[in-house]
Amino acid sequence: MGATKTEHFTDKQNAIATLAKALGHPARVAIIEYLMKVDACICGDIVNELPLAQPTVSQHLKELKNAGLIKGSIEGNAICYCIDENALSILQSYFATISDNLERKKINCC
Amino acid sequence: MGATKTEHFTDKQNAIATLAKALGHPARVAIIEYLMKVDACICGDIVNELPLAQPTVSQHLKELKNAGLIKGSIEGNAICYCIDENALSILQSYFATISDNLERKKINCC
DNA sequence: TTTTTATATTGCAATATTACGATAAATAAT
DNA sequence: ATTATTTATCGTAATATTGCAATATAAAAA
Repeated sequence: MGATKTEHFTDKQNAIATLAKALGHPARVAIIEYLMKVDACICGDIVNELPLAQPTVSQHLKELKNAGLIKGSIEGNAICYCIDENALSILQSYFATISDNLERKKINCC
Repeated sequence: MGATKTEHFTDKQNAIATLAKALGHPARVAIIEYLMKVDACICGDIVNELPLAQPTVSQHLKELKNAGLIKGSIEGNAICYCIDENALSILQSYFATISDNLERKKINCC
């Protein structure tokens, strides 16, 4: 098969899975971290920062964009990418909630 | 190809990507949420909770275990699974750090 | 001991992902 | 107008993932 059975899961579960999947590759984690580091929207540069060919980087950027993790706007003949804060705040609050619950329960039976 | 070039990225980036990838499927998100909900280690039940065949669920559990998100211990003829708090706390603090940085910067140029 | 219960493994088909060379498209610079 | 620069898309090969039926394994129950 290879196709995910999304229809059986909740919208929230699918949304989290989509965001997580987009970060499920080190190059895409590196892109997010680079966008954080440079402290600004980046027009270009990303290809030079990564050990991957330009079409590959372009593809990774597209996936991050499709997942909603980054935004891109055309700026002359370059494209300006930056992090979508909303998506990251969804992930932040999701994992904060889980960690809080685990902290409160302290099951620890395994 | 299809194989990820992990060797060019930092250990941290690969670690985050591995955890994120493991959560990049709604069934695996659902498993984590179920383990949270039942408030205990679960021996069995997981297969009945998911709309997937037993071998498929077993495979998803294996991937969560390989990524370090859950632990499993043999309990008679059943297996007792529970969340590995450490892995979730890594994700929690990673996204908290990113969100904090974004909050502080407020770039918002795209 | 045979049967049941719970989980894992194997094998396979369908599809998705990763990576890149070649090329296109679109604006900027000369 | 031509050339350079920047990014996207196409095509394709290699590999990975998803899902399940069939089967194996191993302990519990009968």
